[in-house]
Amino acid sequence: MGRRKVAIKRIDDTTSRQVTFSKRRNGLLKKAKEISILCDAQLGVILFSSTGKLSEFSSTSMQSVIQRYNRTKNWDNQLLTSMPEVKFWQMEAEVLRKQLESLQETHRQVMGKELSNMAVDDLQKLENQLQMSLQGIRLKKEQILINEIQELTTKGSLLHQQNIELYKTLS
Amino acid sequence: MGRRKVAIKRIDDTTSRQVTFSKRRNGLLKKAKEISILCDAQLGVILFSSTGKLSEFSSTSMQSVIQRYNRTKNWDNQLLTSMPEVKFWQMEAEVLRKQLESLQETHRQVMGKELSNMAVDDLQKLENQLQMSLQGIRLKKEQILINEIQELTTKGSLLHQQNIELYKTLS
DNA sequence: AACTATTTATAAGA
DNA sequence: TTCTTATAAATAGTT
Repeated sequence: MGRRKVAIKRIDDTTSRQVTFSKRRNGLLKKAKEISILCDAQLGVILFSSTGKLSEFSSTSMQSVIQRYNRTKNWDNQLLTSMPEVKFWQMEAEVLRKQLESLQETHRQVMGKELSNMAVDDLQKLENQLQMSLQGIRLKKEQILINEIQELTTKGSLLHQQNIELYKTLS
Repeated sequence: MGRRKVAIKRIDDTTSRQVTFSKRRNGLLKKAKEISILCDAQLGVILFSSTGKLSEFSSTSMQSVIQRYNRTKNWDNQLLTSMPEVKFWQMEAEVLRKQLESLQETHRQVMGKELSNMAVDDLQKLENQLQMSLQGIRLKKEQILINEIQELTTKGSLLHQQNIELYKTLS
């Protein structure tokens, strides 16, 4: 769609990346607007550039799109709304952790072949730091889940006790 | 972009509208994916057809895109972010994100030097495989705890309901 | 679902 | 950023 065909992979050069972003953002938002009008569709597009700038388009209000999305996904039910923020950050940390582990593994592969003249020690230090943080997160996360279970168990037996008392009162 | 130019207004004929929707949806989601890869952008697209069917694309998890959107719009809840657990996870996620960026940068440098010797695609495949298996293991573990919570929550509300009924019977 | 004639998007260059 | 233009890609109407 231009002077030459481009492979779909990250553009390394920062300037080119930003120029391409700017052009394609316009194209994407235009197409989003078109499909919403042509096809009477409700949609929302949220777009952050690599520099963090937000662009958006939505046929109705973005909040209504998001709400419909959550309703469709059944993601505003008991468990998640009990502590949505905690769950969110847990998910966020989980995603980050996976990315890190994947990257770490690749690094090990690359380093294993000893084809690089980079400072292996520095990478090792970084990996170790990451490992520490990850361990902390895992423990904390598990603790939160376990606490939640404990709390629910306590509440459950309280309710059960109340039930028993009520039955007694009835008979 | 077709046999003839079309005006951007609602397509009255239902069949045509649905066919066009289907075609343009594919195009839009493809372009969304491309800009996220090419330009290292975080984005989410939520799309409901006029018949109510949901299509979506997101570079990271849709929830994280929505959360970032809400944060950018200053729509985050002060109360919620002041919760200690939430603060903890936010901090951890922040630290991890920075470290991840740092490692990614290093990774890019390493890969840049290794391009001549290693097949990037093979590494990518390896990354994907690893990510998959890690995901499987960790999710299973977590699922056990979450199931337990779900079960307790269900039991709890059952008991609560019973209590309410019993109270009614008493009065 | 495929097929193409056209329109549209966009990569590179200015 | 903006414009120009050659070319790639998307897609409207058709089979």
